Amino acid sequence: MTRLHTDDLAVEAPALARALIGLLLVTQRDGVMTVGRIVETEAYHESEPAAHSYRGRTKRNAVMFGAPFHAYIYFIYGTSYCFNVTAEPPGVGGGVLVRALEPVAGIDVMAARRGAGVRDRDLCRGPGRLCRAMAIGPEDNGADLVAGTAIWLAGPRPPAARIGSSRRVGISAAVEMRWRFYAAGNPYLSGPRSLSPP
DNA sequence: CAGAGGATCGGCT
DNA sequence: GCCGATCCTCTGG
Repeated sequence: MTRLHTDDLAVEAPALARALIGLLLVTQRDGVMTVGRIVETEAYHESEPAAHSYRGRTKRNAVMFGAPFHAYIYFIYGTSYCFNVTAEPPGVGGGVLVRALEPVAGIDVMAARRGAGVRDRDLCRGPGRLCRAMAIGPEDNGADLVAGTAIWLAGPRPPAARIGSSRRVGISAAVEMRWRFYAAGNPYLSGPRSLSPP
């Protein structure tokens, strides 16, 4: 596992969403490390109505308007947290929702956090599920994902996998935009199968 | 396996 | 008040 440099990452939200596929997301809690490979992402930008930043800066979405490559975490449906990597230069509200991870290390810890009976395949399949498995929560909001020590992004980038794109999942505005990206053929993807043809 | 519906609560109008 | 960048369970095929 290697540290990233900000030069390794694209700033614009759709480009960053693509660039994150294949990289590792790491959390360390009380000395316990969990690692997942990013296999599915979605880009959001203040110029389009599906983005939280579309209606301007608020207390909740403030970090989307800050520096890129920081964690934006929000609570949804009274049940789940979602994890984003902020994108775009400061002042522009953008982000990348991480929708699925392939479990790489600390799989037993992930399983314990997710509860009995959850198949390995489902541990990090979905934005809310991966937050539970990786113990990501509101305390991580605003964290620097390049320099961080509790949650951070890591390399190396594996040999380039083929990346598919589709419409985004679970939104009702700007449904036609193809800003969802996924590692083609990967078995750990979320969303309807029909959106992830190999 | 796919689709439908309820749970649950903070943010914003 | 309303509704959501979701999850889980149940139902039917």
